[in-house]
Amino acid sequence: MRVEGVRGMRDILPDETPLWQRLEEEIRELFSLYGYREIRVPIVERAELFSRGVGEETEVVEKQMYVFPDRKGLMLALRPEATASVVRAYVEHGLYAKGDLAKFYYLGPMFRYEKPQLGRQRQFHQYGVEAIGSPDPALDAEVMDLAWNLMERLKLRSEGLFLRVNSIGCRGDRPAYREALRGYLTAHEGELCPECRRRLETNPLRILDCKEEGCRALAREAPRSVDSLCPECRAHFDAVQAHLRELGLAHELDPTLVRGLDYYTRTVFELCSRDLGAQDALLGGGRYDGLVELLGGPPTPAVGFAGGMERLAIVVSAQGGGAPSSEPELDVYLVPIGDEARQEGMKLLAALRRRGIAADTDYMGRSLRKAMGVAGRSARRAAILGGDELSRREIKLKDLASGEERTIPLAQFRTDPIPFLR
RNA sequence: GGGAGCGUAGCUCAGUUGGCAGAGCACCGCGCUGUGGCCGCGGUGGUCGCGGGUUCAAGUCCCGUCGCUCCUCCCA
Repeated sequence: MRVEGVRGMRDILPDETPLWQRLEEEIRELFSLYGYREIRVPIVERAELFSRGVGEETEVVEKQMYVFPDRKGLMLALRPEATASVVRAYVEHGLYAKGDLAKFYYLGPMFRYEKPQLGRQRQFHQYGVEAIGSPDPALDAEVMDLAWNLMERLKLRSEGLFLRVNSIGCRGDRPAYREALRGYLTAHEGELCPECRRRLETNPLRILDCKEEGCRALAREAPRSVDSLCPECRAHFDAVQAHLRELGLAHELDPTLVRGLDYYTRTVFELCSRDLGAQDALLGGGRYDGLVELLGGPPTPAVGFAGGMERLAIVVSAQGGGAPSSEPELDVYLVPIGDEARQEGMKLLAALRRRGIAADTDYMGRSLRKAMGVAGRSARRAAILGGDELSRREIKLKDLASGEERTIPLAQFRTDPIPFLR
């Protein structure tokens, strides 16, 4: 009976993991350079963390979240994103008590029940940062600089990338904007889909990114959030843009940019690639000045972003950055001839590995000829150990690139192999 | 959520009007019994995604289903 994998859950096979490891390394290194420290939060949380934090009315919570009861009936969820968890941890451990800006980064799997396609799986992986504790517009700009810097570090062509920025205002601006929007949309209520007619009461902002054609047409003509910012939010947004210009970060203002998660306030942004298909967002983020308080902490402003690993991997390999290296990964491939040599060889292998030498041998009963073939593909050197060598307590080392061979004392190779491998 | 295309060997793919299941690569063997890459010859490998139906006969036609891909949408 053959059991298949679950739809939307992909295996990342060894041919692909070197690319992932490289991306993860670059991400960790760069985030450290900006003062972020890694936080690891659980994959499973109480479902209410997301319905409250991310928003009951969001598509992510409403339609895409994996929710299930545990054995005692507690409603749990596989995390669809990490910001709510990081903020939960921040509040739960009283990290605000340090009175300092807290900078976290994370890396890990997220889960959303969606229709899978290129760059969109049901289990996917995100990297992201959260800077919690400061309202400074310079911090918004720093976070965007970090995002852009990551792309530079991965040598992505800047022509293929673009940064979209918008401000959706603060909670104080929301009522005025919501009413402006509701007023406009109510006047055109007949053109809305049934779902959106309901949203008109509960959350008219969501109508802006409804997928129904009629709603989209209305959304294009609707009042814009940037036009109803309070003086403070206006000033904040102006300052963010000034900092972006100062940093030389090319960006475009997009008044229709609305993030899909309810916790965002003020600055929102997306870094997109022209090399992806319909899913062109490489990463997205913004401010969430109300979330800490919403989840039971003191009023605390914050900003961050999250990016998709799968999409990053697609774009990097599309630009040749993921070329699978055909470089041999082993230092030595042992080719023993005969049972006695094989026994001796196993001791040698164990010793080499304890000296930090990457070494392997054949376990498939291959002929000498075949074993040499495997050696040629996988290692820089073959170590041939047969009766002749064994009787003289020697071993033959063959450089598989040049074909050059030399015979050396076995004991010496075992205790100090490195000089022979240069 | 809506729409389209595609599922044949480990991989990439042929398969005509319904008539014996194919190629290249990979793998194994031999040429070459202690030396890889090149070459030649031979071989292993298939629930034709799965389940029904039509038919003397289905990889091929029909229905369903699962999966992948793309568009739309959503977002990372």
